Amino acid sequence: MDLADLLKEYVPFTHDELNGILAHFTKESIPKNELLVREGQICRKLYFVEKGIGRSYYIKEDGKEVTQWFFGEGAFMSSVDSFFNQSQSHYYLEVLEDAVLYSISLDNIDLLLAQYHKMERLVRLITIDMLTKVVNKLNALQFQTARERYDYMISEYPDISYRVPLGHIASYLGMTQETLSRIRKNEG
Amino acid sequence: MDLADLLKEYVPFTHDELNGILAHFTKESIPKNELLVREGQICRKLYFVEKGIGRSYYIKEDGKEVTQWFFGEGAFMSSVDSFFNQSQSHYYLEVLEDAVLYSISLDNIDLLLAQYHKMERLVRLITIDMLTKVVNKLNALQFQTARERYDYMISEYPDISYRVPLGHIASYLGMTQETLSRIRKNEG
DNA sequence: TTCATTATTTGATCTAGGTCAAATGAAAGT
DNA sequence: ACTTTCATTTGACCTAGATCAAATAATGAA
Repeated sequence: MDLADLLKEYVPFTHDELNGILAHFTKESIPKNELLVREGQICRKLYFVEKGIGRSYYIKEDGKEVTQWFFGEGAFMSSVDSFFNQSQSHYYLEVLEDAVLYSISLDNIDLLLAQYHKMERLVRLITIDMLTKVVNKLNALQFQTARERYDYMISEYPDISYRVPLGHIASYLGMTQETLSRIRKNEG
Repeated sequence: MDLADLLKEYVPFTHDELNGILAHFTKESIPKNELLVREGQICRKLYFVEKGIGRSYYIKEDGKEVTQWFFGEGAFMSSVDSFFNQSQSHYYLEVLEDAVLYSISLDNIDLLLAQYHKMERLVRLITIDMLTKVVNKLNALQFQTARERYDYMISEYPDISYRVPLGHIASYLGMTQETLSRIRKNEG
C-alpha cells in the first residue's frame, strides 16, 4: 500500500500538494521486534505502515502484555493519544516484522496544516476513521463470545491473523492463548 | 456546563469568533425518552449536552439493547461515524432525561471550517478526545473483571452512574443486569 | 545438526458471571 | 389510593472460558 495513493483516497490533492506533503514524511526501515515507543515516553511520530506489521500494547500489573491494536500495511500507526497531545504514552509501540514506515512529527503536521487547508480535512478524516475502527472493536468485545470475536478479527484483519504470534491476538481479543488455540482447532 | 466555556477550553477563540460559532448552533429542548436518531437513519446533527443525559445503543439479533455510550452534561453527543460520514447509523440515539441541547449540522460545521481556521483545530481536538475516551473504555472492557469495570464507570462517570437505569449501565459495561445489581450490593 | 528458547497445543480442573425464574419495589396513569 | 407496568433484587443452577500444568512443536543461535 502506497502512502500517496492512500492520501489521495482521503482528499483530492493536486500533484504539487501531494509532493509538498510527502516531502515532510521520512522513510524508515525498522527491523523486526524494535520498540518505537515505550510506556511513559512521548510518542513523537505518526507512522504510515508501508510494509510490515506493528502493534501497540501495555503491560498489566501482573506483568502480562495486552495487545491494544495491530497496524497492518496501509494503516497509520501511533500511540494516538500521546502523539496528538504530546503526553506520556500508556502504551508500547513495536514492529513485529521488518518494516518500512513513513514517519512524520506533530510539528511537521502543524506546518502542513498551516500550509495546506486540505490537510485539516485529511487529519480529521484519518482520526474519524480511527475512531470508527476502535468503536467497531469495542462492539465486538462488549457482547460477543470468544468465537465471534475471533471471527471478527479474521474478517477485519485476515492477513494479520496468520502473521503474528497467537498470544498477541488472544490478548487483543480479550481471551487467553489457550482459548484461542482451541477455537482455531475447531475452525472451518 | 456552558458551550461557550467548553469551546474556549479547547481553542482560544476571540469574542467575535466565539459568537460567530455559537450562532450556528440551535438550542433544543428535548423531552425525556425521545429518540434523536434511529438505526439506519443518517445522524444529521452533532449535539452538545448542556443539561440532561443521552445515550447511544444498538439492538442485538436476540432483541436485547446494548448501550454503546453515555453522554453527560458538557459532552458532545452524536452517532459519530454516521454524522461525520453522513452514512447510515448503526445506533439509536436517545435522551434519558429532559434535556437542553445545542445542535449543529455538518453543513454548518463545514461553513465554520471555511470561515474560521481555528475551527479545524477545534474539530480535531474534539474527535481526538472522543477517540481517547473510547480507547479508555476499550481497555476497561478488554481484561478487567465485572467489578473493575464498574469501578471504572464510577470514576469516569460518577454522576451518570446514579441517574440512569441499571440495565443501561450493565450492558454498557458488558455484563448482565443481575451481575451489576449484585456488585452494587457489595459496594462500599 | 544440535541444543536452547519460545510458541502452541492439549488436558484436567475451577470459577466468574451468565441464564432462568420468581419476588419485591418503584413509577405513572386513572 | 389502586392498578398496571417497568425496574431491581434475590436465589438456584449452569456453562464459557480462565487457570494450572505438562507435552509438543517451531524457531534461532552456535
